[in-house]
Amino acid sequence: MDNREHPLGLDHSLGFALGVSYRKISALLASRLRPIGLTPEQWSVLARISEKDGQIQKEIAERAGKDKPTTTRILDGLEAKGFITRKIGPSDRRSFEVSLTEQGRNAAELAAPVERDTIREACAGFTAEQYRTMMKWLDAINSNVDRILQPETE
Amino acid sequence: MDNREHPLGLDHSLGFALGVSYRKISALLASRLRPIGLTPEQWSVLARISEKDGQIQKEIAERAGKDKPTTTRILDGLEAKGFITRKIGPSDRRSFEVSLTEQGRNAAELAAPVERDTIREACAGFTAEQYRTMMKWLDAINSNVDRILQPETE
DNA sequence: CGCAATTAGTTGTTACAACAATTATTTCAT
DNA sequence: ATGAAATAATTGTTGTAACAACTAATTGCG
Repeated sequence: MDNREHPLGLDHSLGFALGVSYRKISALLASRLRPIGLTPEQWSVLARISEKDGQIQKEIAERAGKDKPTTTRILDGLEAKGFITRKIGPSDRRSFEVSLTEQGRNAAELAAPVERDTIREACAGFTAEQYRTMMKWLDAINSNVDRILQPETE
Repeated sequence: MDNREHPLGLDHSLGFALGVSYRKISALLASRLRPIGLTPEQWSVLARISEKDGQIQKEIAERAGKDKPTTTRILDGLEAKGFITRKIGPSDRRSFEVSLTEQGRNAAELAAPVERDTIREACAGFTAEQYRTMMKWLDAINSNVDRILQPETE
């Protein structure tokens, strides 16, 4: 991006703005998912599990955009509520295969439209095209950051 | 936004994508601010304080996009590190006026370019125009969510 | 004036997130 | 086949966030 364009108080910081929007949407979603017994982050993990049964935690973590410790603790919560079960991996005893319970499947079916509607309302006034562009830009940011972190860590 | 356009696995959830991007940028920023002794959120508050001396906590909270309890605790951290001082409000003894210490000013001067550069790198490939559009859209989302929450809470 | 409602800030609780360190298992290179 | 390196998951610690409940000071209405 060109340099001298945004003078930069934090009013102009995308990182900051991203955080504010994320927190606002999360708070709204949290209030609506509470009756189902899910937090937004538990839902984001549960949704991944419901897409494919028997994934191991590492896979779930990657697909949910969370690190392994965070995933472990979210799964602990989901297991405590009876939404998932863990089964020792048959081919690799270090891993756990995660499955939905009947209750978990019910919760996921209730939660999906709640999230969909909430996002729609939050994006009122956006065209579908703008929505897609936004998603594409967020992806580009993710790739940029991944690329920066990669060589730094090596 | 039009309804039937994004089939919606979580791959298509803006809320989710926002969270992933926010966390990635935060993590990168955290690693670079650590030598200065600041976390990203501490920096977001310190930046607001450095914009105007003597604000009370309520003002700072609003401008930083955080609630009062969170602001209290971030200020606790900044005070413990010697970056700010709190002084009882002369006209209202319930409030505290917050000021930077010399150390706090130094930290802010170090942190500002670190954040600016980090955001620039994260937005590599964006035109200034696209950057502004993105900010505008995030603002629109914030307004939408605020509008939804307002009547619900009343 | 006087007391109820409001406001500024704090504290408690629960839930996430990042990082580091640890355990248990598996893989690989000799 | 064996010991070092890698891998899956967990635990510990610190920091952030939302919500509710609380204290203390201030405002404003009757």
